[in-house]
Amino acid sequence: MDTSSCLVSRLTAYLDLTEEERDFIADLEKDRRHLARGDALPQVNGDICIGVLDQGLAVAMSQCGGKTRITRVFVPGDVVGLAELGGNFVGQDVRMQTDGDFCPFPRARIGLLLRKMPRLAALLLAIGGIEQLELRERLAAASTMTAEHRLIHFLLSIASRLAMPGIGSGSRVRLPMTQGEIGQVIGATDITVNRTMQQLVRRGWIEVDRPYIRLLARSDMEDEVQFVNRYGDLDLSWFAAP
Amino acid sequence: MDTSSCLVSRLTAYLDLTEEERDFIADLEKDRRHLARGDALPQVNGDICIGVLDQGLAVAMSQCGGKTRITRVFVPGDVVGLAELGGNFVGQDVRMQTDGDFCPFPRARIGLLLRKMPRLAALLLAIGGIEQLELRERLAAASTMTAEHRLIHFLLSIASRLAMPGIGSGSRVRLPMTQGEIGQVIGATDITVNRTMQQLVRRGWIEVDRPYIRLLARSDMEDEVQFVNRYGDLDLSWFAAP
DNA sequence: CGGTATCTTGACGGTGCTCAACCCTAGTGG
DNA sequence: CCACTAGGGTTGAGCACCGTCAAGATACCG
Repeated sequence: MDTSSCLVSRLTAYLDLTEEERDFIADLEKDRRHLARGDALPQVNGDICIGVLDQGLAVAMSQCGGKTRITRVFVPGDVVGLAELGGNFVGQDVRMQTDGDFCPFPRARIGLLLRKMPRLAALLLAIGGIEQLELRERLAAASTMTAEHRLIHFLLSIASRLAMPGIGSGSRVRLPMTQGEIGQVIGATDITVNRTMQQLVRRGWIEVDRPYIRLLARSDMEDEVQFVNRYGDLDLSWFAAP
Repeated sequence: MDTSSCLVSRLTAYLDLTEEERDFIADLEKDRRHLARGDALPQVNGDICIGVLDQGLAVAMSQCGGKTRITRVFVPGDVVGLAELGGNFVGQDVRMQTDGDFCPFPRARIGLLLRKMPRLAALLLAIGGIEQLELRERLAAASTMTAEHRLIHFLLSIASRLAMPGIGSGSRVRLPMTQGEIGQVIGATDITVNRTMQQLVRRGWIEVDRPYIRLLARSDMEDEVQFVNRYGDLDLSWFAAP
């Protein structure tokens, strides 16, 4: 599976893809572009920006009362812009957080997928649902939890998502974000992130070796914030065989 | 359109449904159950709970550090359980907030929809995307905004969503929730909700006549929190005709 | 070797949570 | 008709978390 894309390998974890389905995805990723840190994700002829992130990290940002907030972190294998599918408004500002590869495709391709590839459509719908659940959880976290809990939740979440496409095996996570950016994700200032991380280090729960972070007490952390990794296994039993 | 369901009338706002598509939805809503306030939404033979809310309000709750948080408010025409589609874990606890009608259906029906009704599948995917955008916005709001802004945001959001299926025309919104429950949605205590609402009343922005709330200065409120109603119009141009 | 971005540390103040009353309305039963 | 109860709304006092401001330390890059 050397030449295959992150998206293929992620979907394969859930479902044995047929030859035809693999080809379809390969076709989606035909237009591969290497982007540098800070680049905005490109659009294809005026359409909204939709595509597969295949390497690197990207973040979706929105301005909120003068402050920049990061509403989502995309990891390799994520489909960027799915949420904006039905909108004719400008989506949020999505930029590369690190150098990486992005494969944009026209929105109409999703239409084709829905007509020809019902199993892939089911996967898309199911993954979208999981993302929604995760967002709801972050939301519950955001307004009730302390900054410490939100940070723990973020670390667990990003770790489990990065583990999925095979990067960042185990507890060692490459996290190329400044403390300020982490703060923008969890809704805290760089200063609070700093102090909180130091507390976690002192407690022996994490180890920082920029840009790597090692989660030393994963189960303690999971207990603390009641974390569930929903990406673990998808149930597609309701959707019959090819 | 007297006998038609909320779901049909909502979808019709986006797309002219074919006879076949109407029939399919009617079939989804065949098993209609009247539920009382506080009832948990029923499952069908052990499956996860999925169905169409056709009348009344429902709320999804989760426990978060000993406190109950409301992660989502469902209005008539919403499909409950879409997010849990791919999970074999127990979903969140969803209960009726008021008396109302709920039409559960087996998960496999979504599989059928994906195979036979690509246009409906596109709508489902697009609506799911919008819901995700809305969640991201709430998330950005939750951790940065003050309680006042979060409350304003919630009021605008619920008003625009209730306006969609034709209930609660204009600025007068029926909101059968206690201040404590509103607090569980926006992440604040009943006390803070109380004080904040009084501020808004004094400022002349809202009028409270339980269980109704009248939004008197909608545009001021929208400016204040930079609210966008994303449900307004879906762009389905990327998906060709029937 | 400056210059910039990031991390670190301290002090101060505000938003909102907690606790603890009190009020008001509706529903119930005698 | 009235006492009783219960759920929700209203109001006040105190305190904690965390945001802001400010300054210093460290690292990276030309």
